Order: sequence, then structure tokens, then C-alpha cells
Amino acid sequence: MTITIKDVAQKANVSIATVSLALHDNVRISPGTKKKVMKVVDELNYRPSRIARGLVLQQTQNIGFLLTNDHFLHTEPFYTHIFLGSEFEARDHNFYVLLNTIPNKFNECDHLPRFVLEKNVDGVIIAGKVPLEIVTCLEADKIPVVFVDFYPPSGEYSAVLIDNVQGGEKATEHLIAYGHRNIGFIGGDMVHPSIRDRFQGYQIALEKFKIPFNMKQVVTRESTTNRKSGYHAAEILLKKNKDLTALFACNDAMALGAMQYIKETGKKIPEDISVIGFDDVVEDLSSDPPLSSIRVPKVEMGIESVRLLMDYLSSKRPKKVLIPVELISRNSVLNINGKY
Amino acid sequence: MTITIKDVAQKANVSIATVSLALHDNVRISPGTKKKVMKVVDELNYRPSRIARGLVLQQTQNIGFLLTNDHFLHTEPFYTHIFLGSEFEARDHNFYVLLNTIPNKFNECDHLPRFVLEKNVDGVIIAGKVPLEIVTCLEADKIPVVFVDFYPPSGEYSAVLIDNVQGGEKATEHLIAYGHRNIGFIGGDMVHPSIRDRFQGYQIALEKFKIPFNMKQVVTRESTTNRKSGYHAAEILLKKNKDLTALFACNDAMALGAMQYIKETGKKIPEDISVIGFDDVVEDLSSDPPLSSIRVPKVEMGIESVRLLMDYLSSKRPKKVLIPVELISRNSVLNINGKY
DNA sequence: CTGAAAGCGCTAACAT
DNA sequence: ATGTTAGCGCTTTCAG
Repeated sequence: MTITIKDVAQKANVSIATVSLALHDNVRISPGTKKKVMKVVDELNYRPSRIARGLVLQQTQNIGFLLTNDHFLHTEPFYTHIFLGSEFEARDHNFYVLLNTIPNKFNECDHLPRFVLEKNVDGVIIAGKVPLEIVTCLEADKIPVVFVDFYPPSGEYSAVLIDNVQGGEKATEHLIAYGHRNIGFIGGDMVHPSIRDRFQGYQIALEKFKIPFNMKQVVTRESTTNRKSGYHAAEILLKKNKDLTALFACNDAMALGAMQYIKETGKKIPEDISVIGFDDVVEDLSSDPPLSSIRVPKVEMGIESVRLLMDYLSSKRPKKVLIPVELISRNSVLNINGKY
Repeated sequence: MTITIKDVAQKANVSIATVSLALHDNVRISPGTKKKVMKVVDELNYRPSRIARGLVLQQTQNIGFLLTNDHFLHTEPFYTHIFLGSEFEARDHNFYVLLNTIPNKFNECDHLPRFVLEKNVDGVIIAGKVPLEIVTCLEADKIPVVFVDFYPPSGEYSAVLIDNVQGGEKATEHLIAYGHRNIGFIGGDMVHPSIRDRFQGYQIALEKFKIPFNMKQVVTRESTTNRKSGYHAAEILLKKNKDLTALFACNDAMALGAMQYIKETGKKIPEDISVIGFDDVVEDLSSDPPLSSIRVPKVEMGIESVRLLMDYLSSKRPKKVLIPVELISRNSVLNINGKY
């Protein structure tokens, strides 16, 4: 049937132990035998059964990837890219990643993803904001965890975080460099640390350039951060701020919604109002004009998260990584230096 | 450490064989012992190791879920929903779903997803159009396959297909019922059977109501079917058809692009032109006006695909399922009956 | 109706 | 340097 280590051993005229050793680059094996064995492995196209291996090694070589339903089904493929990165890196370590969404509300530890209930994973990557209850439950299970783009308010964990403060600064400084002084900020769900940090970056940049911060130019009452709330927030912001020349949206989805509102009121982007977003998920969305944004290296974040997990699995020590972001300048921001 | 069948046997004062039998509802066990065993199972919170089980049963209880990179990263979460459905149903069968994307170009059987190379799945679900080469390679591996929203030009497979012809008819008939007679069609990538079928539904509906089909009212030269190509196709279509009152786009992404173009030319939707899409992926996109569309039950398709795979695993006979679609009437189509 | 025991494919300690 | 063997946790004949 399926070809096993026995078949290889037989054909190579060695014991199965030797085959196993050869396969694992063990030093205690002579180069000659190793070569001989590997040749047969190739010929027979043998691949060790990960099930048998898992049984004896007492490990699954699986990683769980957890995110909320909402985040997974999100229109902007943000976490999808992160997942892809993790899958990519997992391959190099011969791990599989099991994707599992969880409801946005969560209370019972009984409803933990079955891969942790069944101990079918060696560790878990948690992407994006999740209910804190689940973190507690996971903690009780003593299952290794690394967070991506989210960090629980308390506790010590491995995590891959975006440098949101830096990003907020870069976005705002870009507007300032282009001569803007009346810069609005729209964001929602300020409980979310990422959004809060981006907002903080906005404030830091203003301060750095001695531009007075004005709470009137800030709309952070939306409960979500999607296109619709961007549209709505822009409406509120622009109705009470007639002098705004630029707008920093806490993410691209909101920026897109804001752009829609602005255009519908007959104004032009960037001539009348400049807009900058965050996340850079709009490449394929062909917004008009193309949206300037802060690029977050999503695939790299996924890769890094797996690395951190591997690292934790061997060292048992949590580690944090801050991922730098990059300004992507397109055509939604106008240089108004010397214009006024 | 982790609690095994032995612990249960010991505590229940039976043999491990008995525990196993009890766990699997075997008839040859007395109700009394079974109850006793199950009680201990509950107390100890015992869960059989799927690895050990997999080893003896020679099956992984994993399903591979394959789609192209493009489809996975697609802005509209179409396949994402299908995946979610499959995950959902897989749970009921105690299977895991391993998601794997493949490049849009594919040539070497050596580059098959590693879960098939390693035989880490009992079967594979293929979602959306994939390179035919991969189908051939999979075939050579004799691994059970079910297709979702795609069917290879030749061969006999299990498949979950959308009734695209019916959908195209429903969309077109809706426009006709609302008094439209000059109805345009925009689509791209006519090599794709789904798009072709939708187009065919459009033609059937026209014919049914004795409305002459006019190739001039059809734009199918786009190579992709996204927002951008919708914008472009609408431009071509509307420039050479001044009398169009309605437009059927082969999917929502194109419909959205078309709407953008229409609005930019100063026309109103649906007053000047009615638009209907296909797929109904725009719920959370809050298009303005809300787009009428043909709803495809994506989650159900995922569920059905797993069922078909389970069915095939036991019966070894392929089966095809046609999923009916539903008209979702919103506000992008105007009733012009009696208006002209 | 229940228990003993073999064996799934592999690793690693222990022999040789 | 290589082989022998026990055992990972489970299912399943086969005996009793």
C-alpha cells in the first residue's frame, strides 16, 4: 500500500533505525550509508508518516490559527494575508496551520476551538482582537500562544505587533510635510489598542510640529471601523470643520468610506481634501484617486508569528516583535505648500 | 500527563478494549458497563488522541481545501465563506480542514500541496477555478476530490455547483419584469464556465420574453472580473449604447465598478440606469444604492462539499449537486413599467 | 459481554 | 556505526 520505513530499510539492506537516523541527519551515521539510504528514499518516493511520528514524539506539528468570524470575513483581506504568511513559514518547519474562527462573543471554555480541546495543536496563533475570555481559557490549558496585531491588557506573551504609533506619526507627518495644518482624524472603537496607538501617533506628530491639537477635529465615536462608519464619521467631521484640508483615517476601509462621502458632497480628492489611510489593503480596489496609506507588511507578520511560536516551543520564553511600517504615497494627498 | 484510554480503563475497572467499544457505541457492550465507562470519561474529561486513532485506522481525518492564491486574497469574501461552511460541517464529522493556496500557474506535480504529497488528507476540496494541471496530478494520486464552484472540462467528479444559468435568468427576468427591454450584459473571462452560464441565462431570459438579443449590448472582453474591469466594461458598454435602461453584471465586483462609472458620468442609479449583480457579496459594503443581486448560499456550498466528500469516501461514487440561487431585490433596479 | 494481545509507522534508548 | 526492541494511544480480531 503506502510505502513505509520498512520498505526503505529492506530495499537499502539496513535496519529501520538506520533509515530513521539517516533521515534526521544524525551524526552517528556514516556518510556512505546515509547516501545509500537517501537514494532508496528518493527511488521509492518515501515520506515519513507524520501520524506515526506524532504519536511517538507526542506532538502534532500543527499550529492553530485563531481569529474572530468578523475578522475572517472582513472585506479587506488583512488577516487573510497574515494567515498566508504563517502558512508559508509553517511549511519550512513542517507544521500545518489549522484555521479556526471563533464567535465575536465568547464565554464558555467548553467552546474553545476543538483543536485545543483535542490537543491537536502544539501552539496557537491569535490574530487580531479576540474576546479576553478566550485568552483566559487558553491560559488555563497552558497552551503556547502568540498574538498577532493584538495584545491583551495584562499578561506576558509572545506577540507580533504593528508599530502603530510610528505609523500614525508617519501618516500625519506626511500631511504636515505637504503643507497641511488643519488635519482631521477619524477612527472608531478606541478601545482597540491599534486604533488608539494610531491616534496617539497623530497627536505626537502634531505636537512635534507645534500644531495645536483640536478635539473638534477628531471623530472617534464609531463602534466599527468599516466603510460605512468611515462614511458616517467623515460626515460628522466635515460638517463641523469647514477648514479641514486633510484627513487621516485610522484604516483604509474608513478612508474609503470617507472618500465616498467627500465625493458625494461634490468635493474633489485631493484638490479640496487630502486623505490618507492605514493598512494599505486597497491595492486591488482601485480607489479613485489611489489612496495614500501606511503599508503594514502582513505576510511578514504571519511569518514572524510562526517564528515566535517555534522559538517559544523550544525556549519557553515569550518575545515581542514590533513590525515597522512604511508610507505609501499615492495620489490622495495634495502638496499645498506655498498655496495659501 | 495527558489522559489516555488506559486511565479511563483503570478508573472504570475495565479493559481498554471495553472503553474503546463503549466509546464507539458498539452493540456488543452492556448498557451498564457503557454507562459506567462514559461516566469516567466525563469525569476525567477524556478525549481520544486523534493521532493514535489515525495511526491504527490509517486515515488522517483531515480534508484539504485548495484554492488559488488570487481567490483566497480576493477582496470579496466569496471563497472565504465557502471555506467557513466546510469547516463547520467538517466538525460534525470530526474532520479538520487544511487550507492551502496554490499559485495561479501550476505545472509540476512535485509542487502539489504538501498535504497531498505527505498523504495528510483523506480527500481534497477544490474551490473555484484552478489550473487543470493540478487536477491531472491529483488524479494520478488517486486522492478523492470534490469541486466547488468549478468543474473541469472533462472527467467525472463530485461537485457542488451554482445554478448559474438559473441565476442569470432570474436576474434578467427581474429586470424584464420591471419593464426593462434594453438590457446590457457585462462579464469577463468568458472561458470561465460560471460566467458563461450566467451569460447564457441572460440570453435564455431574453428569448423567453421575445426580446431580441443584441451582441452590441454585451461586453465580455475584460480578462478579469473585478471592480476595475467592471468600471471599464461599463464605459465601453454605455458609450455605444445610449438607450440602455438596465445592466446585468456577471458579478458584484463588476457591478460595483460599473456603478462607479455610471455615477461619475453624472447619471443616477437606478433612475437613469438600473444595475443588478451576482453573488451577493456586498452586504457589508454598503454600496449606494444597495445593489440588487443574486444570492449564492456560500456557507451552504461549503457544507455540501464536505458532505459530498464524506459520501464519496464511503460510497466511492461521485455525485453532483446544483445549488439553487435566489434573487435579492434591493434598490438598484427601478420599476419602469408604464413609464415609457 | 468483556479481556488479552497484536499491530498501525515511527523514534530513541540500549545493545552489539 | 548499525541493529534490536520497547512503546507512543488506539482499534480490532480472537479467546474466553
